[in-house]
Amino acid sequence: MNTDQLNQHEALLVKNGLKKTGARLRVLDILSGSEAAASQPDIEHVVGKDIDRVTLYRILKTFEEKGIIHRIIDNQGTANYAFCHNNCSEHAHHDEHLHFNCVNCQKVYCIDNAHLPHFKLNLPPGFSLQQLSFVATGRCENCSKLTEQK
Amino acid sequence: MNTDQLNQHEALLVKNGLKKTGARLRVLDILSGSEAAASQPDIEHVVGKDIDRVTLYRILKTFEEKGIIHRIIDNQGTANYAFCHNNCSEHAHHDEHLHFNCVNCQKVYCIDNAHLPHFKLNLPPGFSLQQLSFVATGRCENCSKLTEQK
DNA sequence: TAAACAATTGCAACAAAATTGCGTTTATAT
DNA sequence: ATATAAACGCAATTTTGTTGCAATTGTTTA
Ligand SMILES: [Mn+2]
Ligand SMILES: [Mn+2]
Ligand SMILES: [Zn+2]
Ligand SMILES: [Zn+2]
Repeated sequence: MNTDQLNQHEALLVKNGLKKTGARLRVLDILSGSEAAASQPDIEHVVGKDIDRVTLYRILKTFEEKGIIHRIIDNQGTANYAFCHNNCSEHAHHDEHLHFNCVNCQKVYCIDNAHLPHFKLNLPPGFSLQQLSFVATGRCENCSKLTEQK
Repeated sequence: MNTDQLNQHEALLVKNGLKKTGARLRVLDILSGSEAAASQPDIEHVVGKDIDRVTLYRILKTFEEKGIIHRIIDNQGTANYAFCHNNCSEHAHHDEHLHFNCVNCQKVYCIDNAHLPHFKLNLPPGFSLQQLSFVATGRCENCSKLTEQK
């Protein structure tokens, strides 16, 4: 609904050589509007019949390949999607921040300022490291509140 | 096929109050025989029609609940299973080791002796931590060899 | 050793998640 | 305005996982 944001999203599509379509802008809008990563089922539920299931899958895949969003698999194996903050591109993702997966609501939060340590991993011979990811589990802010109230 | 191992597996079932059945022993045998974690599709493929799909799911679920095996979701969202080494039980899992997910063959390796650092995570207010897991991605030993040869 | 009984399994049906092929529509460049 | 590749919608299929129920089986006990 926000015009500034709409222009921003349109620019994002153009920058990545993607056509400006209603479906794509809709997905970008949904992702913008949620504090946590959006799960595939959630997105699908929100858009309803406005966007065909297959189209949605293709949009998410394209966005991921272009480095616009990144996919986070939660503890149940469900795909969640969030905007990339860093300089991710078609060639490589650089989303090396903490992901927090709530055990209660299952939401996945991207946490940028939990400063993660740098250290040497002691891998077995022959194993070469490309990326190390950190996944925290616990209760998110909302769900912690709910527990207190009981 | 190994008699020692068979007895060991039977004892494991008895210890956990589970009946000794062919299907369960078969699953334990498969898990024993693979250096990496076994994916659900792999196991299903290996057992073929010997074990009904539903039975397999139930066996894996039971084993996980009893603390016999733990589930690792890989980067594609596929469930992988491996024996628990530590003192996991019906009540809690303690599989806090590194998981290595190969980008080429997708296999998941449990790596016990990659000493992971202890440190304080800086979580946003209201977020409470239960567990932190480390997932490395890269090429496993086998797949590294394959690349060299080309 | 035979009966008893709960645990385990197999089958059928269903649901959700994801993919493929193909014909049609549409955004954009010329 | 037109051409064209990109994007989309629809149908069909595959994979993954679940539920209910009846039949079977492992173990306990008499
Ligand atoms: Mn993230
Ligand atoms: Mn493990
Ligand atoms: Zn939560
Ligand atoms: Zn590999």
